Amino acid sequence: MKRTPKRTIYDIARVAKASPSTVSAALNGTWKNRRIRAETAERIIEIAREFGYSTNLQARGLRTARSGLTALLMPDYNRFFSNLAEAFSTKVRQKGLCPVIVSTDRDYDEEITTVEKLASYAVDSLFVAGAACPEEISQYCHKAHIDHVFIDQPCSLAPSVVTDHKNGARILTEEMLATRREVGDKERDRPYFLGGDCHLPATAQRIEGFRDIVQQQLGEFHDDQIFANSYNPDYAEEQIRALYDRLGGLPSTLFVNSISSFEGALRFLLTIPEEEVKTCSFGCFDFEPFGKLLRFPVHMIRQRHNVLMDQAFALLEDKAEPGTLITIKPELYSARDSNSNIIMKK
Amino acid sequence: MKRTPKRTIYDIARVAKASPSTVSAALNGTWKNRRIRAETAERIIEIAREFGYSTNLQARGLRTARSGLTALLMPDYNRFFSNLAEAFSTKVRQKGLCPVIVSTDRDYDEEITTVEKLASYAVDSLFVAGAACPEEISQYCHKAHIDHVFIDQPCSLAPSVVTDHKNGARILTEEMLATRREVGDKERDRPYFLGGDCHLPATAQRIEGFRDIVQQQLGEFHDDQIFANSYNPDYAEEQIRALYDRLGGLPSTLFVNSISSFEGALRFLLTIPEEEVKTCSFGCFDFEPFGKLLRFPVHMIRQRHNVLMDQAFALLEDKAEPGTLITIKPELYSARDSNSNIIMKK
DNA sequence: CTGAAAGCGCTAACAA
DNA sequence: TTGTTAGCGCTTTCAG
Repeated sequence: MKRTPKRTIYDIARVAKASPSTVSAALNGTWKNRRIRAETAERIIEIAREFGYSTNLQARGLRTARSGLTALLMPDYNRFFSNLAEAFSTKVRQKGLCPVIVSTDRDYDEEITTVEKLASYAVDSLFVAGAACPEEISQYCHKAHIDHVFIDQPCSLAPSVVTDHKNGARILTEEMLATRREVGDKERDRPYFLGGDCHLPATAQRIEGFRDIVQQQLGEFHDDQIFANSYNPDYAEEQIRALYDRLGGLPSTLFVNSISSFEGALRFLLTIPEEEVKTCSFGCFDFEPFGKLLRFPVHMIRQRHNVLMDQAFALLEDKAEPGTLITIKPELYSARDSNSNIIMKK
Repeated sequence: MKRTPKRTIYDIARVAKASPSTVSAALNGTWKNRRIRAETAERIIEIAREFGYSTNLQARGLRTARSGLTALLMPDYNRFFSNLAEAFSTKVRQKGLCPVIVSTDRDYDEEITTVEKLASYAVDSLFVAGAACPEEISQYCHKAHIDHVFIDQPCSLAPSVVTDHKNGARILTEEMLATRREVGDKERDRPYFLGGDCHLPATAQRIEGFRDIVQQQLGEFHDDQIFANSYNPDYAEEQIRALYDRLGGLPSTLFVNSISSFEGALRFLLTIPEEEVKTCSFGCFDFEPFGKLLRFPVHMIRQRHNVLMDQAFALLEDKAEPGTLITIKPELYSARDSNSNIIMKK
C-alpha cells in the first residue's frame, strides 16, 4: 500500500542528473543568483511536476529556522473575531503562507502555553487579537524573536492597531440625536448609555465620546445617564426595565454598548408595545445584520475588521516601533440607510 | 541582542551529564520503556525547566514524519462554521496538538492547493467541513497517507458525519403545525416551504421531511407549496411577497430553509403590520440567536456542531471504513421555550 | 555554471 | 540503565 514513499530532491536529482543543491535552488527560485542555466532549471522543474513533488516544509523549516506559518491568537469565534479570522486567513494565503488560528477562550494560561507552542513550531509571525495578557505574550515573543502585533487590545511592548472607540461613539451619538424625536419630557429626552464595563478602556472611551456629543449638543450631562457595569445581557435587561419604570416610558435616545447588551435590551423591548419601541432612537456599538431587520430603527457601529487586519500586516512589514498605536475609525451603519419601513424624525 | 540562541537537548545533555538520547526520552515520556532511572529523568526535566527549554517541533516532525498539527478545512466563517471551528480548536488543544484552520472560500482550486500545502507540513489528520470537492480532497489524502474525515458535506471515499436534514425538517414541521392557528382559508392554511436549492442534497432532504409530515397530518401536498430555487435572500423576499399577494395574506405556516432565506423573508415582513406577521407560524432551518428576539414566534433548527465534531474525532480514532456515514439529528429551538410575549395557538 | 558536504534538532535502532 | 550513531529532507557555504 505504500505506493508513495514520498519523493525528495534526491530522487529528482538522480533523474535530472544534477545535484541536490541544484535541484533545491531550481525549485525554490534561488537559481537566478546561483547562475544555474535556465535550461537546467526548467528541466528540473518539469521533472518535479511529473513526480508530483512537493517540498517537505518541516525539513525546510528546520534548516531555515522559519516555518512559513503565520499565527493568529484570539479569544473565541464571535462575529467580530470570526470576521477578523477570515480576513487574516485570506491575507495569509495570498502570501503563500499557511494561517494558524488558535482560540484560547480568554484564558490567561491557555494564551501563554499557546504562544509557547507556536514558538516551538517557529511561526514566522504572530497576530494577537483581544488578548487577555498582552504584556506577557509580547515579552515571550521578544525573547523568542517572533515578530508580532496586537489587534483590538493594545500592548505597550509591541505595535498595535485598535478601533477608535471614542470617535466611533461620537459618530453614533450624533446620528442618534439627529434622528430622534423628542417627547417633551426633560428626563426622557436625556440620552442614556447602557451596558459594557466602565472600568475597561474600550467602554470608558466610548462613554467619553458619548458624553462629548451630548454635552456639546444638549449642554448638560449627568453621570446617572450611564449604566455600564457589565456586558451581561441580564444586566442590560434589568437596567432598561428599571429606567423605563422610572421614566414612565422609554428615553428618546439610547446608546447600547455591545451586542450582548443589545440582546438584553431587546428582551425587555419584546414586552412593551411596538409603537412605544418605535419612539426611541437606538444606537448599538457593535454590528449585527439582524439589527437592520427589526421593526424599529437601530443605528450600528461596525469595527472595520479588514482595515484593522490590513494595518496589522502593514505594521509588521514596516517593522513598526514597539509603542506604535494605530487607531481605526469604525463605520456607521445608519438606520436611515436601511430600506425598511422604520419611522424616524420628520 | 541574540540573548537566546535557543537551547537544544545537547545543551541539556551536557549539563545533565547524560546523552542526548536520554534527554530526549526523559523529556517526551518515552523514558518508562527506555528504563531510564526516574532520578535521572527528573534531573533532566528539572534542568529543562530551568533552561526554559521547549522542543523544536519541526525537528521532531522531520524525524517522525508527523507534525502534531491537526487541520480543519472549511468554506468560510459563517455562524455554523465558526461554531465548528471553535469546537475543533478546543478539542485539538485538549489533545495537546495544534489546530490549523484554513478557510478556502468555497473555491475548488483553493481547496486542493490548501490540502497540498497541509500535506507538505505533514499534518497528522484533516477535517474537511462543507467541501466543494470532497472526492478530490479524499483522493489526495489517501495518496499522502493523511487520515481524514468529512463534516456536513459527505464523501464516499472517507468516513463522514452530517446533519440528519430529513428528520430535522420533520421535527420542525411538526412543531410549526402544533403551534399554528389556522385562518380558515384553504390556500392560506397549506404549509409552504421557502428558500434553498432543491437540487442540492441538503435542501432535497429537508423538503422530503417537510412533505412527509404535511402529508401525514394534512393528507395532501402539492409541489407548488415549495419555493426552493435559491439560497439568495432576494429570492426569498420576492417569493414570499408574491405568495402574500396571491393568497391575500400570509400563510398560516411557513418553513424557511436557511438563515439567508429567513433574512429575505424578514425584509418583506417589515413591510406589513406586526399583527399580521404574528398570525403565521414560522420555522427556520438554521439557528440565529436573534430569531428569539423578534416580535413573533420562530421555531429554529440548530445543527449540533459539538456533536458533529465529537463524532468526527471518534470516526478518526476508530479508523472508520471509507464509506461510513453518521447522521446527527439536529436540535429544535422551539419558540414555545422562549420567554417572550409571543402569541401562539391556545 | 554546478557539486560536495555539513548540519538544522530530534528520535530510534543498536550497542554496551 | 545509558550512550553512539545514523539519518529525516532541506539549504547553504565553499570549492571547483
